[in-house]
Amino acid sequence: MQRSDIFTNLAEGELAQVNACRVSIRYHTGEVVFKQGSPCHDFVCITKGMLKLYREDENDKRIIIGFAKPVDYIFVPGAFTDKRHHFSAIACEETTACLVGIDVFEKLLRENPDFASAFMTKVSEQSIRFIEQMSSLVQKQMPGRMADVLLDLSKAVYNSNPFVSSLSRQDLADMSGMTKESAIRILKTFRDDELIRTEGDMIEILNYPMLERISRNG
Amino acid sequence: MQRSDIFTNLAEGELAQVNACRVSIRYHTGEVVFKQGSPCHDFVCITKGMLKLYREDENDKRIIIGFAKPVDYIFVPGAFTDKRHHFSAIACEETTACLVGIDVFEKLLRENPDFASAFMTKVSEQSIRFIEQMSSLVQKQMPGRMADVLLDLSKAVYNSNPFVSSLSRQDLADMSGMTKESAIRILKTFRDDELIRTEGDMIEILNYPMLERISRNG
DNA sequence: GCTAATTGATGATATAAGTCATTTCAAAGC
DNA sequence: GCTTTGAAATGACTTATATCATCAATTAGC
Repeated sequence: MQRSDIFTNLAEGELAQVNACRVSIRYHTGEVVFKQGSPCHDFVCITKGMLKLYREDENDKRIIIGFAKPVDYIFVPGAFTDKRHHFSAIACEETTACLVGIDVFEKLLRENPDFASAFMTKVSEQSIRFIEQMSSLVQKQMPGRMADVLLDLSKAVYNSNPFVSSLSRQDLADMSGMTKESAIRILKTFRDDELIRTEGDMIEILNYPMLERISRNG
Repeated sequence: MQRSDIFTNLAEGELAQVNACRVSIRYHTGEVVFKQGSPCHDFVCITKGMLKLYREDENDKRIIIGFAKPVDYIFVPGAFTDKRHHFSAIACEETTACLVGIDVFEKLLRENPDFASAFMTKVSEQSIRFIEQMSSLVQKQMPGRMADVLLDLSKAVYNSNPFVSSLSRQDLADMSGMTKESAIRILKTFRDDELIRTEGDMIEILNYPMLERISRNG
């Protein structure tokens, strides 16, 4: 069984505690793992597949704030504050997740400084990602935002090029803060300019340097 | 001397450790406390005045991601990752800040679980704020975004209404992701509709419910 | 006290991006 | 097999927002 690298900091006994109470659950594509606003009881760790993390407002507009894949656990900030979820998680592939009660998790954080320290690092990395995403979404216009999304998918999410993605155009739009139609149009200009190639669910970045230039120029 | 409430979790001896190494520095309005990209050596705690936290991109476009005031300490996510600052901090009033080396701070986090736990709560709250700010900036149009900014200033930053703010129209624009001209125009419509009143550096919210409706409707 | 520099305010215009309508295409159901 | 459904693609049109230019009002410098 795969496990997130922060668990390497746990002693045998501590790991046993986690294993004793953890629950492994399988989700089908499209199934909701937790919903924004609902009470949070568990930490979620992905062992197979992928989750889409998103926030939605009153008008059903969505923004995708990230993904969780093996072997990420999802940092649930509500667990340390109001015990509510502040974003939703939905399976975008066949996914297996491992749930650990937040009380058990918090106990380990208190008892094992190495574990806590590794956790702080993960949380910090996510904070940095949030800041960078916010900066991209607010300061750049559509081509720059889409370039950021494609580069992020290739470099950070799928770690490959080309990559096969189950994400729809709507998802790409929700990641880059634009409408589905605009996302399609931008992708077409990228295709026409031979920056990318698409074939079904596959996307290949043909011209990294140019995409990065578009990202920089906004 | 004021201190952040997370320090109430420290024992006498631990507080003494902090006091032994901490440095108190005064900044004039407009002075830079730290700069995005620079190495981070210290945790910063504000004892007087206010800091503006912002991120800038290659094109000198700014986005204000928050403020730090007494008695906040600034969560510096780079401290736990690449030891670099990922945003800049600038004094927007006469400000006194207290610097504590990150090694001392991290030692306390490891040794005192209550302190670490309080810290995690603060970090989580900031993460939630980031998500909410991102959602506002991406999903709402100008009136909704400006409403969010004004409500946030009144409720979370200055904790008063009316409030006197040293922020320029450009700052309000940088908070709400629009140009200075647009910010001025939106404020004018709010004034014309008697939602707010402005007089010099003072802003008063006259119609909370309506502003909140504008915020909700985007 | 006067000049220079900055900030706020406003109008005219340009452009980025959203909305709406339509079509194509592929997958799912009967 | 055909029909239905949903996603992708595309064009026409509208609207939100940025840009540019100008001017007033305030603040800073000499």
